[in-house]
Amino acid sequence: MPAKRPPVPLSRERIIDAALHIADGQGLRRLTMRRLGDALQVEAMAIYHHLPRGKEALMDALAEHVTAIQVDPAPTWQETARQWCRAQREALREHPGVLALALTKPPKGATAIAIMEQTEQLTGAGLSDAAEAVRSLRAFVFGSVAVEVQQSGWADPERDTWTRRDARADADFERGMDAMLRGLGG
Amino acid sequence: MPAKRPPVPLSRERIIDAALHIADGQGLRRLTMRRLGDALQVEAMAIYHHLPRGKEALMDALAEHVTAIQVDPAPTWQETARQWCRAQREALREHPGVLALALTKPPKGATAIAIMEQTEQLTGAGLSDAAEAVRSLRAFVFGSVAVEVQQSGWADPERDTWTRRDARADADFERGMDAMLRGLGG
DNA sequence: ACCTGAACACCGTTCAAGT
DNA sequence: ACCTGAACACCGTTCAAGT
Repeated sequence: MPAKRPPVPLSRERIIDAALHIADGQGLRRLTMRRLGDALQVEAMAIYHHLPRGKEALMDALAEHVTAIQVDPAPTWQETARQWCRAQREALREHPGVLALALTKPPKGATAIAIMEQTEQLTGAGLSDAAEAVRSLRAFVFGSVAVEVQQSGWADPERDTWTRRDARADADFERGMDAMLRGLGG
Repeated sequence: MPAKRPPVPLSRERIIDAALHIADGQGLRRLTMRRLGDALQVEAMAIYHHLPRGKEALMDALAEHVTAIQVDPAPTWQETARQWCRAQREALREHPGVLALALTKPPKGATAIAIMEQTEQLTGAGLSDAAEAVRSLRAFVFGSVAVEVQQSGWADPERDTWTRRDARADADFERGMDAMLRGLGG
């Protein structure tokens, strides 16, 4: 018969994964330290050992998780930008529960670093005002995902199907992205 | 000597104004029913008489307040769209404390009505796919304001001044808006 | 009709204590 | 080093009661 396994030790990563699961499944308002402790089979107070600033640190970490996006440089700055936009959109769509944090928390830590790296990437690829381009790309992706997710929670008068709305969002995104890249070409 | 004036009666409007003041001044997390009651010189429980669904209803009302934007129709659909974008941006910038709600709550009530009216306005002005245009305009404004407000809370390595960042945001917005309107022209 | 007081279940966080 | 238990101040909400 199986011996009682020693419990997997708590870690920052496990905490964040569990928190994302709760936020995405039940909403950010139901993500509490106590519920998070339950999900991890631990008393809530144990979390403070790994996230000393408590819930504030947790919220920051969740925002960073969906927002510190890096991609490999592609042959052209346009293609690099495209890859980044798609990756950032995917990350946000996968975790709608923390979208509010991702869109409003000021960039810190890994996110701030990712932004700087992306700016250098685009500058290196020959784009003149890369800082402005990064701001525009971020605004485009954030806005697109915001209205897409908003709409998915809407009592739709036209009763769109799930797959149809999904396909339309994809097409809108690709088209908007290409238009924006043309605009940035300057 | 002045007689003790009878207290101004509570109302939905006064509650929302006070709530916006707290959220903008101290952040959404510090907006509690009890603090809101204090600001209104009333016990927290009195609020439930005017907002029966309690805090949930309050949050909905705050999102609606900055998001149910209507403008008068202008000679061209482009000019109508421009007016709407500017008005929506102003409303969001004035109340950064509820931006997270505005960007993530699904449109309901007055907001849903405003969206429908705007769609009809643009359709009436000759735009073929007005529903898609409205989605694009909303995405553009939401994204722009999100990164602008995010940046204003950032420890900026280049130490931009307040007025300079403001001017740049205005210019970015106008330029992006015009590019988008050209793109929607079909 | 409008507001209060007391009560309840829940929350974030601290700190001393356990192993 | 890592986790627990008890405690504290605060929170949202209900309900009976006051005027």
